[in-house]
Amino acid sequence: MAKTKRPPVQTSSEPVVPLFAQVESRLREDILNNRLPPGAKLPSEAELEVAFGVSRITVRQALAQLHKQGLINKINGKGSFVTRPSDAPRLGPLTGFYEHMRTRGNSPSGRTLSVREVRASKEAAEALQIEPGSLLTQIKILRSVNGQPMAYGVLHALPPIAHALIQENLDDHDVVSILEVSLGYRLASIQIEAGAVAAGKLRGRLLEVDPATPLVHIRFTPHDVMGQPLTYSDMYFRSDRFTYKAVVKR
Amino acid sequence: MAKTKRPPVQTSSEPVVPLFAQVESRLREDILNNRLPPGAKLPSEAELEVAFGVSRITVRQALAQLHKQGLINKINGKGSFVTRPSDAPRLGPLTGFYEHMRTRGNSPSGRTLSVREVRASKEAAEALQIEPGSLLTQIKILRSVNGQPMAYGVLHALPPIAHALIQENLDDHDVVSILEVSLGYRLASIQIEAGAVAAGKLRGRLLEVDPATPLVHIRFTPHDVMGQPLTYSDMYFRSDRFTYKAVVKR
DNA sequence: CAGTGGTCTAGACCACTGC
DNA sequence: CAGTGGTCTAGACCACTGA
Repeated sequence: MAKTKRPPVQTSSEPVVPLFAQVESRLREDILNNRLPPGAKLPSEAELEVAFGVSRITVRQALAQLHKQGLINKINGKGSFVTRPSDAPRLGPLTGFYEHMRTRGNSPSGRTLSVREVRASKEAAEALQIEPGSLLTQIKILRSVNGQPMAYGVLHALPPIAHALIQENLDDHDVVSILEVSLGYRLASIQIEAGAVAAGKLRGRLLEVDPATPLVHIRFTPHDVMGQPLTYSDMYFRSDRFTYKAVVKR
Repeated sequence: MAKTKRPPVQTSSEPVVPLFAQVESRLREDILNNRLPPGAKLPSEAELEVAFGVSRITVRQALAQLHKQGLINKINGKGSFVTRPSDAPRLGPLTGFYEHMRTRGNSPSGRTLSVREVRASKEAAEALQIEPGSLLTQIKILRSVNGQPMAYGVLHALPPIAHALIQENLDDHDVVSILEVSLGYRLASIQIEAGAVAAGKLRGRLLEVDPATPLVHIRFTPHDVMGQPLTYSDMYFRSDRFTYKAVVKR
């Protein structure tokens, strides 16, 4: 006996949620709430075993899920630790513009050009999974490196997220870093879409290039571990100085 | 007893290869060899258990690895099946150019412009993890849709791979599809690098656009499940008709 | 040395598929 | 109904970490 019974975690009537999924989501909550802050050591598998009243294999299955999502990493002989966003597996070699530049010994900077409330366009609404016409905050930014303008971007996000981003010094950090490090979001994936356009008058003036210069146009939509899209950005890069790199996995 | 002994799969002295990894790689071999062709049903977990002389949990761990690599998929109540490359999880929404176009009701076509042997450039050598100056086969291709030229590409690969690609009708299929479907490679990831360039004379003439037209330049390096790079391609797309989409995951 | 995660076993009940 | 994968248990030995 002991295995025909089933009341250890299952409070009472919850339908068919596997035990490991329950353990997983309780741990995930603790992590996302910062009750288990980045870098913190999780209880050992043996402790979790008794805490949740499940077997070790079940604990390990839950931990494996969290590991796959990049929320924790496991070190043999030491324990499991909440991932610091900065040492999470990279979302492709270039997630953040600033990070990319800094590793090359450059000094990136940014300038917020404008912030205003707009109605969601069809594209933005689709990307953010909201109704077209919903209220969004639009932020226009110019990114420079060593004093030379490099990229021009238009970001759309729900007002609370956008305002949180602005609070966190959007001029000195890239969006992805702020979302992860400062706002505590856990990014699972980023949808990208790449094209090429001529700079045109506006972008040409801002980026100090001829209007005919080709620019890389990249649309970014980062999604968190729950599959929720967070922001929608159109970035235009001077392609003479910049290539976007990423790794597409199965 | 029965667990203190350790001679079931371990032939004799192999150092510390976990059992599940041995099961995994033997199954992977069978799949990659086409001894277990796409769509084939794997032996049931119970059968594998006795075949390899290991416990079910070990079998499942091996299968989980293969599943994660996209080599098999498991259907409850039916069994585990070798993935048909076409129903493997997509490598991003747009892996293949042709596939992309066909789903839009267009009829893509291609024309091989030239094939020759060249010495590996620094970039190609790095991407393909070989020595610079090694012999590579270079293939230039023009891709059209509905009779309109859309993309121009230069592919580099080791001669055996390149010649296999040519044999398989490079004009009517994209590289990724041929690698997976016809040549049986299992792709795990694709490195991409996106930029923008002016078409220039040569590409402008081939793509029937003005030399000043911006083109999307995308470098593709597909890698198989063993981490081996297979080809290195520079593709130039007419950006008025095309955007490259992908999902970057952790 | 103790603590931790990594691997493994033997055996069990369940839900789903298809006859 | 039998066959299959999904989940779970209790208990075990190992390799690695760090005191």
